[in-house]
Amino acid sequence: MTTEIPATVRIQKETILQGMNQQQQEAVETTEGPLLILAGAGSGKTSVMTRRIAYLLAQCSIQPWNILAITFTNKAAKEMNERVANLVGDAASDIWMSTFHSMCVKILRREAEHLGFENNFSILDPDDQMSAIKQCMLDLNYDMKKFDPFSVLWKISAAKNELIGPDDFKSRAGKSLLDSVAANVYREYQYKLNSINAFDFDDLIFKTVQLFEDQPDVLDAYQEKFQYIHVDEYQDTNRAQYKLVKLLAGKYRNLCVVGDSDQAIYRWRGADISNILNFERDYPEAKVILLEQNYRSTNTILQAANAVIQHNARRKDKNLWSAKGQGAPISLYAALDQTDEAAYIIAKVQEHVGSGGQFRDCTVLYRANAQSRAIEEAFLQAAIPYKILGGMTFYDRREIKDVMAYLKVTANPQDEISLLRIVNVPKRNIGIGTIKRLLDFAHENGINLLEAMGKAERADLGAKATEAVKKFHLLMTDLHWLQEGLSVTEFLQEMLRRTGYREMYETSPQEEERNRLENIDELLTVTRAFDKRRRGTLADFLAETSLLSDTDKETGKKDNAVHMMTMHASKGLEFPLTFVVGMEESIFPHARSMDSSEGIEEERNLCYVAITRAQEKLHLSYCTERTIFGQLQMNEPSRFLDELPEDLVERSGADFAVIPRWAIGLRVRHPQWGIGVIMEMTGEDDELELEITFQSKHGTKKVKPKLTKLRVIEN
DNA sequence: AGCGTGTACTTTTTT
DNA sequence: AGTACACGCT
Repeated sequence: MTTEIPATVRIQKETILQGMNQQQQEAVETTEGPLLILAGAGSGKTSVMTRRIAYLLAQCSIQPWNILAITFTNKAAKEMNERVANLVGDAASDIWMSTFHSMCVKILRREAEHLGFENNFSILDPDDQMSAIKQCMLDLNYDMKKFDPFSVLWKISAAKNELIGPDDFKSRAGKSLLDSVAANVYREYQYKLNSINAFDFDDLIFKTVQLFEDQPDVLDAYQEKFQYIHVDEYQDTNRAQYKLVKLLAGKYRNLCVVGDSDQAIYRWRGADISNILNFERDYPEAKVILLEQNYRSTNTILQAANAVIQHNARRKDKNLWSAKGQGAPISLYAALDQTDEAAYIIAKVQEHVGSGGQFRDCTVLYRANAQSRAIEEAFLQAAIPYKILGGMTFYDRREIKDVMAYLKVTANPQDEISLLRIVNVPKRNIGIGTIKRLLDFAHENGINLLEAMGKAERADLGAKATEAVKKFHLLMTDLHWLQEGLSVTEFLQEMLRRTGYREMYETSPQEEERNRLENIDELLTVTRAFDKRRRGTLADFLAETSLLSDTDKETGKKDNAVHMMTMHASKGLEFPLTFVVGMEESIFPHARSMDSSEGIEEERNLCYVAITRAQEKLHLSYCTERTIFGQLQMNEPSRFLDELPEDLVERSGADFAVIPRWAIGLRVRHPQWGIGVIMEMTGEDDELELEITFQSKHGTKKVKPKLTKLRVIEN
């Protein structure tokens, strides 16, 4: 990589603007002052962003290091960087392009000491956070059966996204008992994070904002650095991110935000749609550009998307259109159950592949990760290659987490959470009793756990325990010194050997255990790639991997497989053949968002996102019967299906227009009470009432078939 | 201390 | 249905 000052980039204006429509060109050429780009799905916003950056460099003589571009995922950042590099070459490497979180890590690494942290700080993943919360609740003597640690963590995270610190939280909360518990845990939790030199995801943003607010000179330096700021997916920014952007852009006010209120799907994570809706109020001099031409989908798909989203009230109106023609109708399949739904997908995928298509053209989208299982099983049976994004991923595997914990402790010896994870893996005869005593000892002496282990002989342990602890401490100290001269890969190899971690699996009698080695080898591939790319420190490697999102984690190789992911994970992506499954009330929209109109509107946004992923063909499906947690459920078809224009849709599958002929002695299935037999019939038509004797505990009940979804059981 | 069995519960979506 | 956790046994 060259370190020379890059030669001024010179590209013809025509080259940059080539092939762009009127609005896109305007967005590229509006370089000064605040700019709001309302970009409908598939309207080429990435292209606008990349060319705008190229334009700044090539036509306005802006230096690359004065440009900041924030994206939603690391993958998007990488892609954008490549596309800018294609236009302007080497200069692209000096532009900061990253997610909010990665950007904050970069800033915090430089400025850590201003906040009383060391720059080798750890980043807690959700698992680590949960352990930390539990430890805090234990320390504070809270009954975790009474106060759910998950809810407590949730509240703390929400507070951080709103820039509410422990003190504010305490004074604001207080209504419910859980709130006051959360307030105390919050304080304790922050204290713990401080003492182990760690940030959680939310802290990365929160603390950066605090840094800028408390240290005007630091803020000023970054304001000077980032004179031209771009923020993608602005509708999904939360209060903390909003504030961060506001601070950074406060001086030069060259802020370009891109977003689409219809694609706001992260309210539950603190995202506030007002950020985009009020942009013109925050920046009165702002220019607004609307991108409505879609380059992705057929008009059938866009008309469906437009029709659905019309039902939302809180939005900026726009209407997507495309030059692609009408295209194929949308297929809507009424499946009997999840197996039938999967069979439908398989049939359509095979049809597609049979006529010359590829598996990789097909993608299945669902509301919740748990829905993937039924489809996965069916794919396995039918020998359809598939790939699941998200859910349980590589980095969630136990062996990977263990190995990462070793790396974390090496990088940051104060990281007690990771230390506790691996202290007895592999077995070192250091049990819970010993750990407890060491923790007390550390606490009494104001030292961290690892230091306490170094002084184990003073901690009043048994002779055997002392020896085991000292031996472990020596191992970890050796590793700590070892890291200096080695690349991440070399260190990892050595670590696996010295700790006996590899050996533990190699010698395991269980095949399943030995298979875990493959995952560890896979991790070595990841470190090799990292070393080759940038030869950073252990802490850099850890930060990079922990900030990856599910879509980021997809391996570069173009697997020819059907992709499966949540609708959330699909944002920003596009697929020729798209299946959206589980279109049922309480699945989608999800039961937990059905009690508020905001909740429903956000679900509808999600529906809009899902529909607009499809390029050529969209298949929707729902199940009339579904088994959840081993319980049979019957859900009405999703309300979003009613919002689709009927002439765009081709229906197939089970026909429920036919009303079953009820009769005494007929066996039926009820959504809650299961299987029963009709004993008695009274009334007629809508007033018809059946007396049904159910199996076991439910006994005999009166049911109106008009109001309940009863199904006849064959044979 | 470690293993095995029994019981309860499922936390939408994620950086 | 599957899993995580708790308790009790060796």
